[in-house]
Amino acid sequence: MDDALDEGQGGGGTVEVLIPLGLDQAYSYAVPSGLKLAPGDVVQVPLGPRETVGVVWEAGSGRGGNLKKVVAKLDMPPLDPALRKLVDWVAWYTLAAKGSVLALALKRPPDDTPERPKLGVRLAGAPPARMTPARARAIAAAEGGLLIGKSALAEAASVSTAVIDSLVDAGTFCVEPLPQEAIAARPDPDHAIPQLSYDQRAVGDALADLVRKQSWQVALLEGVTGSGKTEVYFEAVAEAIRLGRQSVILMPEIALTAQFIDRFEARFGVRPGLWHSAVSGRRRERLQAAIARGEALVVAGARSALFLPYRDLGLIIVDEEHEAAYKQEDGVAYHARDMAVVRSKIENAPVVLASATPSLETRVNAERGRYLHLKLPERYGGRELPTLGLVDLRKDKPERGRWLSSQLIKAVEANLEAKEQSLLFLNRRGYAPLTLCRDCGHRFQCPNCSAWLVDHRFRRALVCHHCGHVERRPHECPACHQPESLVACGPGVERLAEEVATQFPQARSIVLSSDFPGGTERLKQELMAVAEGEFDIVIGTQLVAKGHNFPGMTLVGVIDADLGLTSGDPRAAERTFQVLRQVTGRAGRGEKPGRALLQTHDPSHPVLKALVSGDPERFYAAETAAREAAGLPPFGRLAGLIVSANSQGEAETHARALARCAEAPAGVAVLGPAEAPLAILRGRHRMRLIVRTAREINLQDYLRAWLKRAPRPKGSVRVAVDVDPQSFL
DNA sequence: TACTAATATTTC
DNA sequence: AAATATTAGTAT
Repeated sequence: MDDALDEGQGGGGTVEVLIPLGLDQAYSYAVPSGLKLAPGDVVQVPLGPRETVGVVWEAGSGRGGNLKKVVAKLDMPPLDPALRKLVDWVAWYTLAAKGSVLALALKRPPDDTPERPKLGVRLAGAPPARMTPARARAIAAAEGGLLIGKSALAEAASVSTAVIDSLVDAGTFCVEPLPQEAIAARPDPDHAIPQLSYDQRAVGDALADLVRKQSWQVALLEGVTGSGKTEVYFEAVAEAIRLGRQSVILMPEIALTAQFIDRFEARFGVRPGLWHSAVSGRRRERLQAAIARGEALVVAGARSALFLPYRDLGLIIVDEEHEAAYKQEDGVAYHARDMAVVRSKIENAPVVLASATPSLETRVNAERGRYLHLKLPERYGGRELPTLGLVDLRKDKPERGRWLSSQLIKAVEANLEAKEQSLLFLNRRGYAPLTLCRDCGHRFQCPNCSAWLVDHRFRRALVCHHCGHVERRPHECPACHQPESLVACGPGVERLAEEVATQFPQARSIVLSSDFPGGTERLKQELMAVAEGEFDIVIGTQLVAKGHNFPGMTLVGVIDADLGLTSGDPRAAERTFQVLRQVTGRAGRGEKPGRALLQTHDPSHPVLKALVSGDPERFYAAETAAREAAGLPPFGRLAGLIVSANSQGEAETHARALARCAEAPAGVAVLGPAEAPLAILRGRHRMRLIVRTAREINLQDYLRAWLKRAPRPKGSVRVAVDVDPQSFL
């Protein structure tokens, strides 16, 4: 494939060079004689008064006088055609400048500062003259004479690195350079053949088949929590390894945990190549190079791993495909799951979207037969899904200032009796979501964003969960100065903990909330302690919904299942459904079967009914019906488009958006930033559906910001978001 | 009117 | 992204 652009002998002519900046067009440069350039080559070019890197995007027309010259061709692997095509496509789809998208794929050229060898220590000499407990631990930990990293040894012996240093000085340890660790060793597809159930085997085989076919196919792998999705898609990865082709496993950044890596290592014998924001400079470069050479066979990474220069990509996995973390909102706004589908199409490889609670758009695509729908209905090991029940709070009403219904209390008591764990889920941090004055009715509001301030009693502060604003909780009302007149309204986890303590004084309970001091480290400890059965009752926010396995948990109580169903967020129902499905799925993952009780004021709500039925298809059907009833177009259709522009540069985005409008079947308005939401709110433009293609920003925030500058129009505004690149493939 | 700080524009 | 041009906002 040598399509060098030179005519005649050695160079001359022109090339179009794309520069990784916010430029939508490639610039023409003259090629100095003697230089051979082909599309994909990375070059150094002059730009204004300085020089930058760029990529030869295509052959130049040869015309155009007085062009600046390419300075040099850099010694880097060229961007292969597939990646260039992806950059073009993503730029087109997201309305971003081509150069900005190129910047995602083009990590800086290798700087040639030599890699500093990491130093390790080894047990070498006699014990030191003066022995201390800390020194003894360090020596014991280094037993066996193996070379070990300094900080790793300090960690293992739970001493500080100063102790190690002193032992080096004493001659007990010697220092040697650590051998460079393999960045991506070859995984062994048959390292540990997993025991799979009949269903798992069937689905695993189907996925492996897709990999063997080496053609484009999107597969939705839907499996309830605990059904062994990971083990199943590992079978597809194994098949790709056997074929010598590369796989990438995309996951939300937070999901790239030690737990996942351990499971991978247990299955394949080595760790996957890891790509996420915490992987630093040198390692990144080495991994990138290994990927470009095709040596790194499996990469597990966050969304940016999608733009790596794979040499022969044979499989893409998108784990937890419904996760909002796949959306990049700043810079180039893209959804990694959608772009994964695009890349797989370009690479002509299968892509597997795995989730226990697939997003609506993915479900729609599966329903329409565009995606292969593979289901893992059962839990691994024949465990049963928890039984779900609704508690009608209108009939079983807790007393004033209490939030636990008698039914839920009874269930928790029975669990305490049986020495089984219970989880009380309330997706509200803090003590109370609203504080008001009993005398004058003053409500505490955030000065920046008009949201109510949340009472955090442990921190003795009022906090805005929207923007992070914090203020002290006063003792008297700031409006009427009446002392001791402030009352908390509604429950947060802290307040629920209070109730639990009075209701079940003998129980060992713990609150798990992301805003507690101590950070991830403490949280990890606490989750572990819960898993080991050190607590009877866990009170938790959103964070307990994900990932962790509590074998002793047999009851999940949802304090307020209606929470989130009423907000104006177009994805509210979907998100609530997903969170409730996940959190109720925490029950019964051990030996004993589990159950979940959901407290609600509206037991006939379609989302809750679908949830209790245990059939996710019913939720999808309900949403589709609701959409239809609201007069909204079906999913998967580009119905309208709003683009904002705040500068001349963004006006080009306008132009691109206008071109796109020709493809939209329904009404479209392209307006400046100030007018856009207002025009809709005032109803000048009759748009029932707002689509911001691939830029699914938080529309609520967006609208709220503009509403601050304008009077609220009468009548409600219906907003829906619809993002689906499938319409364009 | 001169200077500075904040914003917008340009870069083959 | 970085250099440069433009404009808005102040101090003199």
